[in-house]
Amino acid sequence: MGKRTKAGIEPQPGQSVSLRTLGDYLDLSPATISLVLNNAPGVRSIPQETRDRVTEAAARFDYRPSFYARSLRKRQTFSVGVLVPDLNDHYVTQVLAGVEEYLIEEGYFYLTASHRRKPDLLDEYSRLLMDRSVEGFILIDTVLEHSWKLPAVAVAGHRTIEGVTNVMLDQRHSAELVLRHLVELGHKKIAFMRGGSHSSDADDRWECLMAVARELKIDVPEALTVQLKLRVSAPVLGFEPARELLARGVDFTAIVCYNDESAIGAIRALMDHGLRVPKDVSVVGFDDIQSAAFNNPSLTTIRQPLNEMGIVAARILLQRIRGEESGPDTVPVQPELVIRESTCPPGARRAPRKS
Amino acid sequence: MGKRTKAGIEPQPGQSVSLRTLGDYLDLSPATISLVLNNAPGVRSIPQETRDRVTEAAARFDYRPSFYARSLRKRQTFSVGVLVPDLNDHYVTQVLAGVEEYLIEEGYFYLTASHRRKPDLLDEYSRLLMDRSVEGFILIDTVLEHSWKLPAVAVAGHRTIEGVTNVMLDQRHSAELVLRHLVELGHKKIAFMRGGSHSSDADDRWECLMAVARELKIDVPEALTVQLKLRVSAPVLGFEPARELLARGVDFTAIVCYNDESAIGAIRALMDHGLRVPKDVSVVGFDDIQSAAFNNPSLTTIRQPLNEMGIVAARILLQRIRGEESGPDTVPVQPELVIRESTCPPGARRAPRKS
DNA sequence: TCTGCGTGTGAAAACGTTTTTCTCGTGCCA
DNA sequence: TGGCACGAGAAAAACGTTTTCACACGCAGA
Repeated sequence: MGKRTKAGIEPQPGQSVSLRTLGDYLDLSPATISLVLNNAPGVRSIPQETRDRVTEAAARFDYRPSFYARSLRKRQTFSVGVLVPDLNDHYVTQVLAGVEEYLIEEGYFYLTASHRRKPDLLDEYSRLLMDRSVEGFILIDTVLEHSWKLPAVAVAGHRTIEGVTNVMLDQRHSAELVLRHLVELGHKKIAFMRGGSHSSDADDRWECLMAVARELKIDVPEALTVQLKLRVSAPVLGFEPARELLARGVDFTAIVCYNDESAIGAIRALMDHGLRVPKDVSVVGFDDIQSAAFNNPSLTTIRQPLNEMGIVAARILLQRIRGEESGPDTVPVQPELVIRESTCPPGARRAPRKS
Repeated sequence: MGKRTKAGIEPQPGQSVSLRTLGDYLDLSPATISLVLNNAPGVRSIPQETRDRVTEAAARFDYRPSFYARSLRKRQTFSVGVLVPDLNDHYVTQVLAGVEEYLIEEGYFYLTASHRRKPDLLDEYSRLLMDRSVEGFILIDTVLEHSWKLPAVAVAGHRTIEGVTNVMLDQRHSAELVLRHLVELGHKKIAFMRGGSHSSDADDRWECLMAVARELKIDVPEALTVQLKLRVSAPVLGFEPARELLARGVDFTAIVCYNDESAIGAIRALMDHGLRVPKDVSVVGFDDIQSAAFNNPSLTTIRQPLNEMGIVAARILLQRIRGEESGPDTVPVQPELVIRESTCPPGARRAPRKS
């Protein structure tokens, strides 16, 4: 009955089914089938019966459009690139989990690359990802040098870069929460651990802490500050700096660490030195990573809503990709002070083992 | 001088440069350019001078081939799918880091999805990834129900599935290392924590531990075994089970935990109960996650070479994708006993606070 | 009867590659 | 002089979509 000779040919089980094979079977053109399956405008003029035949056949042969062919034609890939310093990092993976959650919901996937905080790797990977036509970038805890050709959203990027939206903790508020807590407990001699400049929000956090310290009339002598040097994400990060601090022999009753990892390392160093935490020294961290609650002692810390930050970053990125209005350049998220065992009022101290 | 009218047209700065625009500029066909740029066989017949013109122009206009067009034509995507239970998991991310390292080196990228140990999500995501034409799968700590249409490699999959290569710890050897260590220290009453059946190597590990216990004549009464229930990756995992064990009031001087996360939780429970670790109870874990070394006390554990396992998995997957011989169905990796603070000879015990 | 319009569909172009086949000289040899 | 190999490159087909345009048909209104 059909006009075409090959009407009714069933797609072979072996071959993948395309619009063409489907068309041969249904005696329709690929165009018509595409129209129906995508519910494109213009499908109105196709009678319901034909539509049913099409959808039924598509289901029967489990038709799956070729993503690559579609991307080529539509010039959209529904993929974004995610650049992270390292995957073995609680901070990164918690944000990443949020990013993933939102992206998959919206039909996007992401390609990940770890640049290990090396600018040349960052450049290289961002090029590789652009070659794969990602539509935008999410940068987690990554220091940016220059602006980006594609839409980009940074989570905890410390610098304002043209065209890069920044989702970051309200550092000022965090500093207030931490220092007020220590002051209320009665601490006067507070040591500080400053993050390495390769970490993206280290400087900003530092400035806010110092500003709030001034306001609260907390004295911060040079001898009570120490800077992180390692580029790793592990407790060692804070271990050595804490030892350095202890070696100076200057008294302190509390220490504000750069993050939870370094706080755990610092506690380790304090205990090795014969000091009790929190009895002799109170310790606070930042981030509230998972092991913060189960460290011994459990950590008082500033919680960053990391999962939510990932979701927010992904949402803003998709908005920018779609050309919608995406709001301001910096999106602050609010910290929360989580009080656990590692802080208490300053108590009796034993003398450090060595000066 | 050219035969074609449009010879010498420079690609506009705005538009993306393709083989066509390049061809218009050079007065050559796209085919020729493709030949030269890919060094395809058949390029021999093209004079060096032309080749130079082509490569020079490609460099000058920063020509970047469209990955999607190429994939469509070559039917290769240089992408693999990675399915994981959860990104907030040391085990997963360490393996993933190894996977990434090898893949990027080989020109591949990967798409990640977290199935949260739900079989329906696993199914859905694997379909989504196949729709994106991944060439194969890597499954980390994931329980498989059925075989796969594409090449797949599991890291720590506990079951042998047709066509899925399994990279896993030599559980038998691990069990020997752990139990010999405890026996040599003098422990007789050893408690055991068994992993939940949703975790991929739980059953296998359990059987090996029991087998070796029999060989070493270690008695394992029912009352000294407890099973994990939660599906999370956090110390809580081991906290409740340890409390359950303590509540039974049966004596033990050591406990073999399912992994490091649960060991950290168990230590917490033991300490809450007034017991000292390792003085009263020695604790061993599995995995050697990053916080194992910096826990207090630091953990004696079985190290899995997670990063290497990721690399091995990625290598085998690419071999299988390329159709090369990929070796046996199960690839064992050797464990290493890492002795730290959480184990010591059994000492004086205090009575538990409650029976 | 002519014009116009809605309906249902197909044809074709386009996305940017890769790869195979074709063409068109030209010089060489029998 | 015919044939052949070869050099240099063009042309075309293909990958699987999406989208625009064209066409044929029937019917209604002027």
